[in-house]
Amino acid sequence: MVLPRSFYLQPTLVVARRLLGKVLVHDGPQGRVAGRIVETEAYRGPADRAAHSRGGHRSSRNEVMYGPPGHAYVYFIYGMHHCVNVVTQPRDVPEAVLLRALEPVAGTALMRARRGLDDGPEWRLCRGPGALCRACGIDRALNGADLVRGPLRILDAPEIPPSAVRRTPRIGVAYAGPDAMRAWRFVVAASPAVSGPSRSRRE
DNA sequence: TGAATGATTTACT
DNA sequence: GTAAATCATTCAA
Repeated sequence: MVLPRSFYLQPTLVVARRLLGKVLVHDGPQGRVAGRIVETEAYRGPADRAAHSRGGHRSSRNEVMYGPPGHAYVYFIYGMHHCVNVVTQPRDVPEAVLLRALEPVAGTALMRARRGLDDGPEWRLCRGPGALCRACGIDRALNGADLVRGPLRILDAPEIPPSAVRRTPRIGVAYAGPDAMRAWRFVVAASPAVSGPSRSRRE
């Protein structure tokens, strides 16, 4: 079952937490790929100095964040990568959740072809926001796509138990200062697919 | 008009 | 550990 639009009207931190375990599906021209979400980050509107909507800034790039909930915000970064977000909150409230990692569950052959990884473990295919988009064939053509009706959807799945979830500061936003370093990143602790420093180094 | 930089990944020392 | 790849967006002038 596809997650209903009301799911995306919950507080953004709640959406980020509850997206763990859900399944992202993309039906593209080359076939279907799907993965279980194991890492997310919340980005919270004008007051969040790490968000593209900081200061209430509005542009052609982040316009989708100001639109209705349950749509995809896809942007291009570092001259070579795409990142995909889920827009939360009603129209004109620019908040979103960045999808950072998936565990592949379908279409792994297509993911390998797109990533150019003929061998190696599956959990590497969608590890990190740029890698995830590459493997799933997500680019700016999907910016603004409706996650409830379109070719890119998120399916419901059982909740991850609290004991399996970790909260950490977000990755790559130190430039935005201490306020941006609150624990707005959510990960399934046991998953090998989560990005960032290895568990052995973290613990 | 021009310069700086980023919600990254990968390879290399 | 550091660096290169590579460009849309942003900000200063």
